[in-house]
Amino acid sequence: MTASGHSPKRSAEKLADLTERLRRQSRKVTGPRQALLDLLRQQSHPLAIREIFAALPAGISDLATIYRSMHLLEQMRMVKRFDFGDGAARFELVPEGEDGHHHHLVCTRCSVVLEIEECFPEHVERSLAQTSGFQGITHRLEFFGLCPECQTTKSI
Amino acid sequence: MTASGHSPKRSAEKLADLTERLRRQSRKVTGPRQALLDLLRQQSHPLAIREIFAALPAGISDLATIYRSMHLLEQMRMVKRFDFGDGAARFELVPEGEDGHHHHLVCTRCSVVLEIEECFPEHVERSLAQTSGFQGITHRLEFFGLCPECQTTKSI
DNA sequence: TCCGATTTTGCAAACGATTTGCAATGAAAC
DNA sequence: GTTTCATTGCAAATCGTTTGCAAAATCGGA
Repeated sequence: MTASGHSPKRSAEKLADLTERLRRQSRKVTGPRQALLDLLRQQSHPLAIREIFAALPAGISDLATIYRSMHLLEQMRMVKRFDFGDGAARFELVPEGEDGHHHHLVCTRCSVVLEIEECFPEHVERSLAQTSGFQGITHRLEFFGLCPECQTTKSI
Repeated sequence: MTASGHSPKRSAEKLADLTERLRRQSRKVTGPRQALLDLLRQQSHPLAIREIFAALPAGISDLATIYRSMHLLEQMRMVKRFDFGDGAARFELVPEGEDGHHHHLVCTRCSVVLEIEECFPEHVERSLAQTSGFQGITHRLEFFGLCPECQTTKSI
């Protein structure tokens, strides 16, 4: 488990490598995309679109462009989508060569995020495949709770 | 694991008991709520709001009312909310006395739902609590894959 | 280095799920 | 029955996300 508050990304990748990945798939390396990748690269926890939009210098990009970029980067497996149940998708950069599969423990009050490396359901997927006949089984799993910090500040 | 397509609910509860539960918490037993509970009781898989709305006899209820009812029933722990990642919340009746905790295996194509009784992450929550200091840890876990039926019909 | 073919962008409008304000209705207690 | 408070229906608002479209930007080749 890794606190991801403001620590360096567990597998930082140089921005050059990222734009190179775009080029490799013959996608254009534009200003908005560079800014987006640069931002994601320095983050260590999943970012919501609105957070990305707010974090980017004013005028650098547009909400629709960010949404479109996230779809593209998701298809290219450069980012992974997470759902913390608040209705907003969150995205995290996937280190090249890895699948970036992991889960989170999210504070239900302050939204601080811990990264959990182990994947418990993984060994279960095979057994599910056997008993259910389903193919290509994947899963979404997130944990929620009250972080130590929030336990001490009991007021709203 | 239990196929929940159209089989009887694993722990069916008489409608009388349900309305009684409402009364116990001094909530009014109104027509729309009776219809809603009645509908949920005969279902064996989570229903989306729009499905509920469509299934109820025309004019019986209104979307806003259903949304409000689901919030109320969720607070009363009479229903549990599930998220299959398609942007629509789904609700399932919780048998009285149980917490209704379980997970699903959802076909990514036809949306058929299998219910999974075992809860793998449960024993992990305690260890997470130890290492993270979080309190009241819960989790959301759903599995996705292609059901046997859909594997044979390869076309879109 | 300029050009044309193709992508990508910004803006605004559209969308689907959900929430809310408010006046009318309904349920339950006196 | 009347009073009181919760509940409903309807319409409008909100939020996250998607889409149409014309303008701007990128890239490979002349």
